[in-house]
Amino acid sequence: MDAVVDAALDVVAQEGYGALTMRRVATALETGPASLYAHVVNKDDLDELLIGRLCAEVELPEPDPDAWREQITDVCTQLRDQYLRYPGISRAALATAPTNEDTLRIAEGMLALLLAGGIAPQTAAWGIDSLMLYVNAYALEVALVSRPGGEWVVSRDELLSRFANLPDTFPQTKRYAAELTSGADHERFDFTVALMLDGLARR
Amino acid sequence: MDAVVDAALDVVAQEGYGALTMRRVATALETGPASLYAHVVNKDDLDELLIGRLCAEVELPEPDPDAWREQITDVCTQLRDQYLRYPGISRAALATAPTNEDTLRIAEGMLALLLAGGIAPQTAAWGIDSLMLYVNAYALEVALVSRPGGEWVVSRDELLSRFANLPDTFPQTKRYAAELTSGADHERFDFTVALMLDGLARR
DNA sequence: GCGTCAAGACGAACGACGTTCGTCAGGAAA
DNA sequence: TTTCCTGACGAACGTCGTTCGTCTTGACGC
Repeated sequence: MDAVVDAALDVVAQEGYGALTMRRVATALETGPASLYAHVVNKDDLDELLIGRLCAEVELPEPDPDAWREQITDVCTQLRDQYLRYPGISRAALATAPTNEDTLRIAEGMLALLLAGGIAPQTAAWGIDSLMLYVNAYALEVALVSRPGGEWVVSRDELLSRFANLPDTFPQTKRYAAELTSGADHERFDFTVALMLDGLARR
Repeated sequence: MDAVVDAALDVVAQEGYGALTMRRVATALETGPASLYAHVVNKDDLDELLIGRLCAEVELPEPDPDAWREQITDVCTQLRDQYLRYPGISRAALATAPTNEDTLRIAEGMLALLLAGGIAPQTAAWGIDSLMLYVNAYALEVALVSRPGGEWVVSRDELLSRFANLPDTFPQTKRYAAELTSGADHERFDFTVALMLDGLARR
């Protein structure tokens, strides 16, 4: 069963989640699709196992009340990078139940960090929910934008000129096209996480 | 072509996005699947048209500098409710390019609201991105959790007892199970949007 | 050493999906 | 009336997840 998960992760890492089919995993294992069902009940089940494996990789730091912001940010970043290593897999992560044990482990760790930071329990609980959901969505968006075979992965320049050619019913978009298209690497990610942590800290 | 979009939206509203297939739309139109391709180039294209139609429904308020928070919240809520009317459709929304004209219209409107509220352009631009991404992800999660597929839609009570039976390696989760499982209706949504707006306002 | 039998592996097939192709109908143009 | 073009559509292809019945294999009792 671990072999199936290993093979599936390899496929996702190299060809993206869209290429993850039972048949593809089977051929990677040099067998037929039917054989997989001895180790995995479903494709949904396989998806959940993948997410579990992935979540198990993130390291949870020992809570330090003076560094809770950095620590939470670190966990979010770890999670994001795990998702990005397996492009598109966050689609499965969004579909899988958050009562999954490995997912809960991360939630537990993040909860401990926020509580150590002095955040009220209710605020912390909802904050974790928001953060994990955002990380998930961010990873999915990045994967979708930079993935598909074609070339609709527009460069920033093309995006800028497209915004410039918009009708005049889009005044703000045209004026602030530079701001809207800025944000290389994961600047937007860092920005949003910091935004949420700010909000949490003030409550 | 509008007829195709209408039929597709009906299908999604009544049976969920998972049931949206070319064949299903075709039978709703009392024809065969091949006929749809005269009006729609792709299923992806159909998805994009659906999102466009949906986005066109949200009303953008005239910016009022004294009420920007309420106005932004209102737009987010409208968008959320549109998504929830068509369960699961946010999956398509996440996949579709954000350069879609109808999507841009909403971004333009939200940008105007934030700018009127005195938010710095760069902050506003990224803030919009975060907000729309979160709204999308939230709607998708809600749709997935309240799926028709059987009874893994656990009640809060069941969730509570499940948390209580967790091993002792989950101390915080067990202690704060009440907080973690609370949040009826869209309390969590309101919480998170307010969280982000707080952060935006302080920058 | 031999026979038995459970458990895993697998070929073949099913139904559903998105999509394409060749044909066909029906009205506009000549 | 004849021609031609543009939509509509039946049939089919290739791929997907999944199932079923058969086969292989290796441990165990005698």
